[in-house]
Amino acid sequence: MPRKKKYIEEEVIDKALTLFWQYGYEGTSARMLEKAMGINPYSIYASFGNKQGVYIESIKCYRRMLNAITDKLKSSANGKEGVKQYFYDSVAFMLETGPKNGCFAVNTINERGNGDPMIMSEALKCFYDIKALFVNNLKQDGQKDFQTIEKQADNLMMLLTGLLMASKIYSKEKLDHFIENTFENI
Amino acid sequence: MPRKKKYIEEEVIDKALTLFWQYGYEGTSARMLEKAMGINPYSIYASFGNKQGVYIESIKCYRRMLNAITDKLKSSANGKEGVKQYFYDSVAFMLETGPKNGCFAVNTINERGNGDPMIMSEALKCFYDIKALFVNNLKQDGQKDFQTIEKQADNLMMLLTGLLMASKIYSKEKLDHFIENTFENI
DNA sequence: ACTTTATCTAAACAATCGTTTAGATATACA
DNA sequence: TGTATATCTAAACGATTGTTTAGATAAAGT
Repeated sequence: MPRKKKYIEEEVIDKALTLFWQYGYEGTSARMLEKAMGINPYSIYASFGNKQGVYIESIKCYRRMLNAITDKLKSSANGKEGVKQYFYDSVAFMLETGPKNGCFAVNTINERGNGDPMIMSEALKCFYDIKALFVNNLKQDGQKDFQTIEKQADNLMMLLTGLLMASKIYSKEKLDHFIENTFENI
Repeated sequence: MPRKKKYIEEEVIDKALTLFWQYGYEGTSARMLEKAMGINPYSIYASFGNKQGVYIESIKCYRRMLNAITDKLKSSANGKEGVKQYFYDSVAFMLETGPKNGCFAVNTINERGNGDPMIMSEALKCFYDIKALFVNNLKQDGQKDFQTIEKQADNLMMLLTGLLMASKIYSKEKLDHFIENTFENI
C-alpha cells in the first residue's frame, strides 16, 4: 500500500562507500552523505538507522566488491603462486578504485580499531575471508601440518595489510618489488 | 615584561600526543585537548596556532620519543641483525606505550594521508629517519650496490609499517613469529 | 610605583555535527 | 474511488565543532 522507494539501497550505499573510503568515518559528514547518496536525511535514517549503519552496509558492499579478486584466488589451484597473484591483484584493485585511498578494510581497522566493536567485527570479516583462502592455497603445496599453515597464513595476512597500507604512499614499482621479494624465499 | 606561561609547552604537547595517538585527529576534540593539556583555549591557540599546529607538534614529540629505540639502532654495527632487533624493539615500544594504539606515525599516514600535506610531511620524517638507519645497517653486510640497498631498505620499511599496523590487532606471539620468519630468508 | 605587555579566565562566536519531526505526496489494495 | 501506509520534502533540533574575544591578572623594566 505504501509508496515505493525512489532509490535502490545498494546503489546509494555504493556512493556512501566511495565517500567513507576517501575521507574515513569521522571525515565524512551526514551532509556529504546526503549529497552523494542523493537522498534526504529521513531516507538515510529510515533505511540504515544511523551513520554507523550506513558505514556497516558500506563494509558489506566493499566485501562484495572484493569478490572480484577473491573469486580468482578461490578457483586457483597453484598454491602459494596463487597467493602471490592475489597480492598483485590486490594492489591493482586498490590503485584502480582510488589511487591513494588504500584498502577500505585496512583503513577501517586503523580508524575505528579502538572503541567501535560493531564496525570492527564487520571489517574483520574481510580479513577472515582472505585468510581462509590463503590457508586453502597453502594446503595445495605438499603436506604441511595444521599449525604451520596457520602461522604462514597469519604472516601472509600481515604482509598483505602492510602492502595495502603501503599502497597509499609507495610507487607501483616499489610495491611490485616488495611482492617479488616477499615470495622469493617462502 | 610580560608574565610567564604557567605551563611548559613540551609537557602539554605530551598530553596532546597521548590523546591524538588514541583517538586520532578527528576523534580528538578541542575540548578534550583543553582538559588533558590543562590549559585554556586561548593558551592553546597562542602557543600552537590551531588544532593542526598542536598535532604537528605532537608528531615532533613522537619523533623525539622514537629516539629511545632509534638511538640503539644507530649505534648498532651488526647489519641486518640490528634491523631485526629494531623490529622487536618497535613492537615492544608500541605495546608499552598503548597496547592497541599502534604507531602514531603509521596512524597519521593512514588518517591524514590524503588532503593534509603539512601533517603528512611531518609524519613522513619519522619514516625517513628510520629508513636512513636501515640503509646504514645494510651497508654493514658486505658490499652491495646502492640500488640494492635502497630497494631492501624500502622493503624493510613496508614490512615494518605492516608490522606496526598489525600490532593493533595481532597477538605478541604472532608478531614475534612474523619478525622471526621475515628475517629468516633475507 | 608605574607602565608595558603577554598570559590568564571565562564566555561566547558562527558553523557544523548527527539526528528528528511535521506535513505533503504517492502507491497499492479494498 | 477511497483509504491506509510508507516515503517524500523541508525545516529544524540540541549538541558539539574549532576558534575568537573582552576584560582581569601578573611579571619585568623604567
